[in-house]
Amino acid sequence: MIAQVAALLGDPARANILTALIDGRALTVSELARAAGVTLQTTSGHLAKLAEAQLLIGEKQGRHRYFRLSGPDVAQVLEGLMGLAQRTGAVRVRTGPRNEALRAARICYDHLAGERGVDMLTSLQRRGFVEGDDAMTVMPAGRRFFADFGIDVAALEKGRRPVCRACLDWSERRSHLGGSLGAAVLATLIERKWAGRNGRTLVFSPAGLQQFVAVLAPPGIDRRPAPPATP
Amino acid sequence: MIAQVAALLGDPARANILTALIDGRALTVSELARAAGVTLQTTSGHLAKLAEAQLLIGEKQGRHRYFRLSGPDVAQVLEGLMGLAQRTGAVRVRTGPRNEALRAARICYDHLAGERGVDMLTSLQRRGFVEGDDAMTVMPAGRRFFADFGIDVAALEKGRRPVCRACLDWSERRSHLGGSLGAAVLATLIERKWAGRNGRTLVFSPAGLQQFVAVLAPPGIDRRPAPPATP
DNA sequence: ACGATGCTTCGGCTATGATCGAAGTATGGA
DNA sequence: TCCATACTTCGATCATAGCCGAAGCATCGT
Repeated sequence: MIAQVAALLGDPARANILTALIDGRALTVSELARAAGVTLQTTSGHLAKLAEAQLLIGEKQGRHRYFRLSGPDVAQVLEGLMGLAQRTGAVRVRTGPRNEALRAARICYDHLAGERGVDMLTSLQRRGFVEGDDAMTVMPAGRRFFADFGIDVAALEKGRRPVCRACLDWSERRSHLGGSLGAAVLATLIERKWAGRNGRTLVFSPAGLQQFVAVLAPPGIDRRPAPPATP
Repeated sequence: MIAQVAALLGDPARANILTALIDGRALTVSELARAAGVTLQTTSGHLAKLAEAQLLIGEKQGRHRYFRLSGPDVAQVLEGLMGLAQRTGAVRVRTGPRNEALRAARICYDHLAGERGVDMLTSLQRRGFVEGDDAMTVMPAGRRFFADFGIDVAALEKGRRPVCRACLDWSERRSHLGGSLGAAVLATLIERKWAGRNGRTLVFSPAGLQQFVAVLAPPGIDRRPAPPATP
């Protein structure tokens, strides 16, 4: 029964909780209460329902209780809903620096999304590292490229998770790179301190952005305007 | 605001309406009222809301009013929600011939889903016609194959819609073939009368199933059990 | 042991919205 | 023209569930 699940996502407080968790991190009940804009006890009730429906997984650590999404499929449905919401115009056009940073680079479950994510995938495709417009495969040249970058694609293929998955970007209406390869790229970005996470948004350092653009997303002959520098 | 859209899908009556339309056909208000299990006037109200949110599109034809999904993205979100609902065990395990036929072969917006759909994609991949496990590209051999079958892949590529898209199957938990190529295959199946639509389920004729298996989904060395004959 | 912090449970208030009966509008056919 | 069918609008009813205050449990630090 799909309505049962959808009703869970249909409450504003719960929707806020879920979108706060869409970057794959685990947050405490208090943090989620603040994100949702309701009191602690109300949040507790919501979390119980979401966990019972197995959309979230809760873990106790000391006197905190951490919640995270139960899997990438939940995040994918959430992004799908964002796409529908945007299409209808039911989206709040809240302009401002916060929203702008979010559009520039953010974290979708565990991989890079936003303008930077879309730019990177576009560049990877144009250089023949991955093939397919909407659906994709890593090509031999791509394997070499990622090996140079420090990612072993063959190792990723041993895992159960799809390596290279196109994930529709709700703000850009184009795909960015998901799957275990997308996750590995993001992990590397953070490990090398090219960028740091600030909640759901990803903030590049000036030098890091330069490196990122040079290595992963060099601008090319695409018809789209060249990506503006991050504010 | 994602909650607004999700709340629309969260009402049982509306969820029934949407799942009734998931095969991409247009149905009248009366037909949808029967599918939803509520009265005509209640249905009318629901449809007004769904149309206002642009999840549905309504067309007047004489004294009937036909409604259909506004696009494949709506169907994709619905299938995603079905996947989540199934995972939680919130799914009614209604065994019976009707459900069985649905699992065997059904229509997902405008392409083939269910066991047949998954079998077909598996076979296409094994024969090297499309590449990628979760993400896919049509290979040159695939172009020749589909040309023989009567589908011009190059022509499909002129359209704006993705040609070859992996679509997660809620009943099989594996992907089937979506995109304009998937739609073209289904259209051909029906045109050649290998199968006919009965609501959302797709019913193969005995001869049609034989042709389908021989041409599009020859069984191979996959470890999964061979597909049973359609009841 | 004690208090402070983090979270959960309970009870009652309230608002939202789903539903249907009844009446109204449009289209088609006789 | 008149009726039947298909659908929409209105109004009233009723149930669901979100919300918070208050009180209860659990864990940590001192």
